[in-house]
Amino acid sequence: MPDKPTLDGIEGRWIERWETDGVYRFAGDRDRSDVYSIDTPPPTASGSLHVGHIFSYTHTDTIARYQRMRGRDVFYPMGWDDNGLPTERRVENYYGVTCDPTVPFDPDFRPPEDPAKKRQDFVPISRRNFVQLCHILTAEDEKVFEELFRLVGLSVDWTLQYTTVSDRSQAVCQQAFLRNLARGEAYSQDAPTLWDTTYQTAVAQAEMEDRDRPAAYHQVAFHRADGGDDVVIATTRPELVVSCVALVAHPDDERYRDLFDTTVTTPVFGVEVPIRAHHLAQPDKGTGIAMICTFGDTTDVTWWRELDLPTRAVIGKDGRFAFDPPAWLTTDAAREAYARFAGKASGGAQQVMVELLRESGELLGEPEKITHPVKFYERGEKPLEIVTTRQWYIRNGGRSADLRAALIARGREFAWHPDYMRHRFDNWIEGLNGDWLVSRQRYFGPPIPLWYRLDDEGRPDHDDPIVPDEASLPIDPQSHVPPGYTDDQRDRPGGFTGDPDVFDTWATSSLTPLLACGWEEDADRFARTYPMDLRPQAHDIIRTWLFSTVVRSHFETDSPPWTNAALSGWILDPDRKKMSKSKGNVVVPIDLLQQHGSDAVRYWAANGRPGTDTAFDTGQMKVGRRLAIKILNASRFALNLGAAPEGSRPTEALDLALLAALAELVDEATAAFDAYDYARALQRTEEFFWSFCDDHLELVKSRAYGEDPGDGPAASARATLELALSTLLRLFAPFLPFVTDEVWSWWQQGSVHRAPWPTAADLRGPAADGDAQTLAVAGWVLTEVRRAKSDAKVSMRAEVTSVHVTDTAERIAHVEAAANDLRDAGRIAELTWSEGEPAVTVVLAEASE
RNA sequence: GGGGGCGUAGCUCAGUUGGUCAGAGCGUCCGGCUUACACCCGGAAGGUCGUCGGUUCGAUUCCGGCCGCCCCCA
Repeated sequence: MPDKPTLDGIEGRWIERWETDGVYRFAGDRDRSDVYSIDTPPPTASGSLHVGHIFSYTHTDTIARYQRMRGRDVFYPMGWDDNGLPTERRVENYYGVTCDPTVPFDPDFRPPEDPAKKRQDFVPISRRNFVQLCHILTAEDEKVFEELFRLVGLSVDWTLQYTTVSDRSQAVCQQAFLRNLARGEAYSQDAPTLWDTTYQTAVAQAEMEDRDRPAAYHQVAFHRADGGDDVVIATTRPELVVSCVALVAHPDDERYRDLFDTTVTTPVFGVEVPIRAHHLAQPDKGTGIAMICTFGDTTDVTWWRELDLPTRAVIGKDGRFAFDPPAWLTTDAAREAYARFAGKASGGAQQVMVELLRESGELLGEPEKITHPVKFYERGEKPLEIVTTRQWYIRNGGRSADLRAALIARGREFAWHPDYMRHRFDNWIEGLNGDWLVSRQRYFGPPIPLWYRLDDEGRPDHDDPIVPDEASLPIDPQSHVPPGYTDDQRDRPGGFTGDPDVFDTWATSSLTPLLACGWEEDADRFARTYPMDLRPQAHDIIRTWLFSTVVRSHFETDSPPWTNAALSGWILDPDRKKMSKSKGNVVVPIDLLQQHGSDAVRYWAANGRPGTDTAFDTGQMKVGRRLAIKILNASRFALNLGAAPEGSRPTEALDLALLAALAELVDEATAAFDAYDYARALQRTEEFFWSFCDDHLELVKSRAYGEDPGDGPAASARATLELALSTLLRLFAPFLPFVTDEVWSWWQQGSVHRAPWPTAADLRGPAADGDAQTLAVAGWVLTEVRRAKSDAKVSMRAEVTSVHVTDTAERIAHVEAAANDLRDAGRIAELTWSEGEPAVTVVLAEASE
């Protein structure tokens, strides 16, 4: 035991020791019921870890440590989510390159020494070279992440790391997909799709978000065939008039009822379109009648589908209007008008279209400026367009009420912490409007493992793809040749072509329980770990990660993926804003950990209750640090009083009272942990510990100093302190792993993190007939004595001539039981008591200089 | 528009089945070098528990309206 204990350097020491001793190693030889398995969120490997990671991963770690101490074999892997667009972006910007699949592979490729800053200056490189760079950079990033998480003290079994882009992950991703395909749960379809024109890829509903953007209502006149008054619509996208396939109003809207099923001609282009009725038309929006274009937004898609309208798409994958005039423009005037904005993106096309409308007099009044929600890809910078493309989908209930109901039912088969987060899951499922689009026109991800036969004219047969053997996975259809073909038949009529797309990140992430538990790879491990016990994650990805994981497990294992889901909140800055890089208010975790110490930062994190947003508060970290130091000092003090002689037992009333109170604390902390309320367990333990130091330790220290042969008051004090300290350290261990193991090592064998979680029974035996009230009443008297000294502005060492306590008979009995300790702690010469109203009368001795 | 969460001392929050529940920590103020800890110890001040009603013998705690903040979805 050191003379002057300190927290300095404590992290490095214990991180190394834990690793050497394999304290957190998963044994893997226990039955499922003795295992606690955790579906750790694999952090996105691109970019950096932030305070929010420290926060939420600490929550999980406290639970992992608790379960380990409860005797479970804890399966606590760490994954890194390194596939997908975020990594591509980071690689592009880091090396100044872009992926161009048409560029041939360069085996000697070296990234530019001085990477270009601007995107247009980036060097185009082959897909294979690009993917290599992705692997190199993510490997570096993952090393840094691991160091940080180790420093935080996560009790992860680092031998269980996985990455989402490894061969194993790709194989699992492809295998699960092929099984979906075989069972009819996956299909491809040529259909209108949300499309990000910047990234040139389709995106899923779950990745879409609304952002408010300025726009303007343009009043545009359509002309009735019968020569009646023009029909005026209000649109924010007049450039889409060329794509107009119908007008639509609400069936109950009397203004337009007579026009239903008549036709009008479009302005500028003179194309004849019908007027239709549909309940999604909003009478109070604009003029109450809208144009349906293919496609302006998702409502257009609904109308197009439900009203069985033709397709007149003009915007391409690059977000620009097609160069060639569309076939449905039959007059020269129409084609000339179109030519004026052909090849332009929407913004430029809109300007031209407005000019055209003004020239023709079909724009009524001035555009009215508004702000309205526009759909964006969550990582995108430009509004999504809707483009018709062939994509792969996995059924998720978006087109099946039965499947929706089944998935909602799955959500009731596991516990949510907090429970109300379940609503977001239900709401999301109920609001789905299509199946899950999993194909992406990107490069760094598991390829879609399919080939298509080409007919004699080189057209692919998408309806009957060629599938690989499961044993051959993972495969890349761009380089691997399907069974029964040779490579020279690739992309030749009568031959085959490989699917060019990759899976979305979530298609792999949704499989983390299967991946981590060894699905189809290690049946033994799978049986011991799946379904997992806990999915910890942030609440903002319920609709993506949580939901998609439930979908995949539903299909693959006909079970929920876990028995518990714990949702963590946000970290808010002092202005109650979410901390994020874009707001420039992030704090670098490594600095925090070094400045305050890991235990202190963990203390702050562990005070954040499940699901609750928490303010970033260095003040709480300072409190945590003080607590850790207090544990050091109080432990050293208590242990330095001397070991209790062999066989000595707690006998004094105050000691028994402490143990009785401690038993209650253990019950409370255990119940809190079992309910995933680690924060309560911490708060109760901390509260107890502080009063243990301030009152109990003060009350017994004189007695404990004393000498006795082995069965007297001093031995009672020492035996009690040892038991109390051992218990408190174990209760603190999940939160403050460093300082508790440090202190534990002073006088115990092994790591506190492998010590058994305390039980009330362990304490109630020694506590015998002890009554926690004795300690409470003694504490009250002590406080009153201290108050008197404070009021008199004298030292706590000041002598007290006499104290007289009046209270109920029952409480007086407690005073009597603790009288000797009270006299010593308060320096009270004469302590007396009698029944009466609760009061403590203190007579201080004359001040002696 | 639909769903959800939250409004308790200056700040961050706890209040588990409605009756010592009006609390903790931080901050503030006043004291104290008390041989475990000055990275400490002791004490004090501070709130009509957002607001208006209802249920009840009694509500911060249950119900409803309103106000305000936040999140998810449309």
